Amino acid sequence: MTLDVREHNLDSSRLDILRAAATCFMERGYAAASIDEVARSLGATKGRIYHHYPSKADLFADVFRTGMDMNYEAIAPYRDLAGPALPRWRRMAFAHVMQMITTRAFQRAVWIGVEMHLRGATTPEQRTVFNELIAYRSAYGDVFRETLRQGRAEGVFFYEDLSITNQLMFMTLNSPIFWYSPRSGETLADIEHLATQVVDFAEGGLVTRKEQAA
Amino acid sequence: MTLDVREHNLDSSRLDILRAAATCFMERGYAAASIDEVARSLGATKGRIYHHYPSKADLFADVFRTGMDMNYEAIAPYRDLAGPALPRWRRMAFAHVMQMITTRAFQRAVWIGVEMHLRGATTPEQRTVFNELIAYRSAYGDVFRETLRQGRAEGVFFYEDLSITNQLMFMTLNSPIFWYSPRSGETLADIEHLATQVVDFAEGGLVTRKEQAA
DNA sequence: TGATGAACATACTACCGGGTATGTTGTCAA
DNA sequence: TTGACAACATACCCGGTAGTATGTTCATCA
Repeated sequence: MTLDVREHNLDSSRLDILRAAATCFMERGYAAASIDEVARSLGATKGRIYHHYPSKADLFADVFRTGMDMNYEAIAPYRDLAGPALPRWRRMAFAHVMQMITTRAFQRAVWIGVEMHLRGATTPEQRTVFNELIAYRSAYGDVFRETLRQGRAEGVFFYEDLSITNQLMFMTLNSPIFWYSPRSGETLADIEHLATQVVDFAEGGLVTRKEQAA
Repeated sequence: MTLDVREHNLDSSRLDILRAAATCFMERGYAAASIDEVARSLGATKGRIYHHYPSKADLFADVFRTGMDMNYEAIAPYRDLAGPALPRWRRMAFAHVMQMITTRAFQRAVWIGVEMHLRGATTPEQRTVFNELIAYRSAYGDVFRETLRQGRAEGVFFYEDLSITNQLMFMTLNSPIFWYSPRSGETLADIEHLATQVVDFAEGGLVTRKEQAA
């Protein structure tokens, strides 16, 4: 319950549990996913999971945290690029979408976590851990948010409300976690092509000058 | 279990149940929402709900269906407008977004239902009812889809893959069901202003010509 | 080599929630 | 007036699941 954001000891057994848990949470949702099922998918039993995690909520939190770690890592090469906002945004957005596709299960869990937080579907004990996670994810959103702000200042992005626009942009970039499903014989190029279409759509939403008239 | 899509007898008692159920499903999700809680929020008990619905799944199905009914009704005045695709699309999209905001609980339930179907989180008995509902919602999506196709033929919309674009567009238009929350003192004009920003973003995603080069 | 603890499995408890069976009350028609 | 039925409430059953308590195995180290 007091796992620090930065200190994971990701031995391979824990990693296996995390992957299995992410998949279960993705397929069933938080409430419907059972610890027994996660264990079964590993060919193990509850004992293994409760040996590593004190509760279901803590397991879920670790999946969430790991998913966010992956996202930070994905945009790390681009977030501090100097220069105009648009090319930096494109690189970050593309990396983000690729992450959504390639680590879908974890990203879905992140989504579920955010939803639970927004709905207040957390017990007081979970609140502390959850608030930390939400802040972690919030800071990630702010990286994009700042780029949006810069882009507007440069006159390449057009929008009224920064918060709403950031929401809309993330909705688009995150959307593959819902509708993407891997096809047999799919190459990396295929996935990148997909991601490009997603980024293009989002970019269009940002760069288009809107008329003032109703 | 064999409620026809078109034949509702929406007496007021059932309507109250539907509204309460929609709210609970929105706040907790399908699995975590309990019949007891729905009843409690009505100042009643399970007996009332099971008198009207044979199962939780059937109750949920009716919420889903009612939500979709509202959507069809919302775009009805515009869907058969003659003329260019863009203005028709804007009217439909705006009406759709307004629906997402004003009937949020029902629309959230629809989303949950679609998600459950995509994940295959349905028992064989539910399948029949669910397939019908998904088809109902699919036909609704096709109304927009057809407009997107026409818009591309007219040279005002630019995109590669119709299915993906339709997904991205709906993701944007539906997004208020996640991040919108009513503010005190909010007027209809405020909500319409919000909806306009959402539609603008989506329109930008559709009308922007994308470069061929990688 | 014996002891210790990590890494699990097994067995069990407590509780919650879907569903059912049955009781109760008001209404309306004959 | 009564009886029949709709519209619930009450009481109960039962399967599933989070969490716990305890047993077991294996490696490591003094």
